[in-house]
Amino acid sequence: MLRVRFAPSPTGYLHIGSARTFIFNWLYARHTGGTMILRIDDTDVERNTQTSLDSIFEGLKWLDLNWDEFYRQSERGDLHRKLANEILAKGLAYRDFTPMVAEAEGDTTPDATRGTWLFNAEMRDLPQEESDRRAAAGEPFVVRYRVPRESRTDVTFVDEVYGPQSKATADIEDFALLRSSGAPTYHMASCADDADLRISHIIRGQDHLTNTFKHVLIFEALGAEAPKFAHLPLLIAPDGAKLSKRKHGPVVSVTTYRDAGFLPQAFVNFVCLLGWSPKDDREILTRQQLIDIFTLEGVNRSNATINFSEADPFDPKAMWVNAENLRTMPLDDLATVLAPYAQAAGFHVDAARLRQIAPLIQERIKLLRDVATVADFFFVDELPPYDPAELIPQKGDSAMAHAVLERAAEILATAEFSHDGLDGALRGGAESLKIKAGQMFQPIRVAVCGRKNAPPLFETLEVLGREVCLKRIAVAREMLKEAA
RNA sequence: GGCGCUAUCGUCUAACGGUUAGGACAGAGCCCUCUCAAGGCUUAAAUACGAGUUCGAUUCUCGUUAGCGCUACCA
Repeated sequence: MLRVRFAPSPTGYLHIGSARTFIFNWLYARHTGGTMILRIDDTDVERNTQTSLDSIFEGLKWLDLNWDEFYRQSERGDLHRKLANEILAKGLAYRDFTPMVAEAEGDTTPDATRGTWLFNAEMRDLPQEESDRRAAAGEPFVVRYRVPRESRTDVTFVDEVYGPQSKATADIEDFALLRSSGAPTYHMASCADDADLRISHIIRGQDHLTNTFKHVLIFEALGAEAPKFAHLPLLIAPDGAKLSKRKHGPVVSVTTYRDAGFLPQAFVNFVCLLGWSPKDDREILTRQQLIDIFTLEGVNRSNATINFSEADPFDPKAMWVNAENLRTMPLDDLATVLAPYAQAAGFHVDAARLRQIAPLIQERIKLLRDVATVADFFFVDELPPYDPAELIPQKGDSAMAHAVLERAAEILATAEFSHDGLDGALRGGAESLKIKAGQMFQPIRVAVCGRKNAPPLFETLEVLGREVCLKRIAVAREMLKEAA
């Protein structure tokens, strides 16, 4: 039975890299009919926050990603300690009584001068009796794995993505299993749980690739068969650094994408294209298609840069994927999903009206929040101020603008407010004024929308309605007069 | 510093030794058009460097360089 897990530590908000890790696990589980497990790795009590936990749930909920089993590491400490002590009892680990080094924030030893630390010989070779005696006396200690450097030369495993991996035992330090507080370290807790939960595939970020040698050692000590490992290339920022909440800010947070108006499906789609390829040239894929074609073979090995900047917080390709999804969306759905964003923009939201507007902006927005800037004139009572010069058509003058608006007011007072009715009437108006249709339309568009760039005119007028159109044209005529 | 991983257009990627090195986004141009979009067409743009293996290397091997990761009683 295939079992995979996503095991975030709640120390910051859910960021895009974590989300991708969840998604790949989830896709793999759903593809194979396996079990998806969410496990909160909250062994670091100091850094865990409820806010962070909420952010993880919030993000996953938005993405509509579910799981079949749920665990919290902090509730499984007994198991971790028990298994760690078994390893100790087997003699595969030992107590290290070296006092904790006071590690002040600023004065960590420079990496270059630290050298390679493997173990403290006195502690590794401490006689059993003395170790027991000091422990019994209450002296604090950490439990360290006794990396076997004499009995074997290297640790190996086969990564499903990176292939055969090998590391010399001489390069692996005696890492800790239990802290002096008795709390398990990440390595211990993670492996104990993976073994206990019978995880069959560990799919996680490549930053764990070298940790895996340690984990293989722990599984061995546990007498458990190691799961299969698949490491994912990292998502990095344009500056080349690993994506970090601290350094890159909210642009890497999943909720930022939600708030900007990405569709969950588009987000998933985009993120899947980072570090994985379907191998044909398809880019826009539905969730079901992703489930159907996702394989670990499709995962590649080099880090992927997410192309964002302060000015442009979202990768242009992500924007495109979102826009594509928006454009193919049923209009009823689009109207529904637009509502909260219109509301957030301060518009009075009416479902029926949104449904009318939806087709006019569908192929003009990249993000749902664009409704605020693209469709504002449908909602406001009074247009924000604009330059009356905008009312003057191409190759025309102020007089032409006057004439157009005057004629438009006449026409719109009686015209049938349908696409075809307005089309005929307004084109007729242009003809009677002996000007081009475009010259006729622009002043009207500006008068009614407050700007030159807007959705097609007839549909726009239709949605706005006669009364509003006439009122705005009257205002525009006043502005023109004043400007002159 | 040690160890590990990686290296194809600006970005995401395709090409399991033989291709004019393909696609997509972003860019440029043209077309369509009532503006803006959308759409169509065209265009520019890459195998990090150096050896080796081979009839033939993007592809295999080695080295160099660069980037990233790990090197905590963080995860």
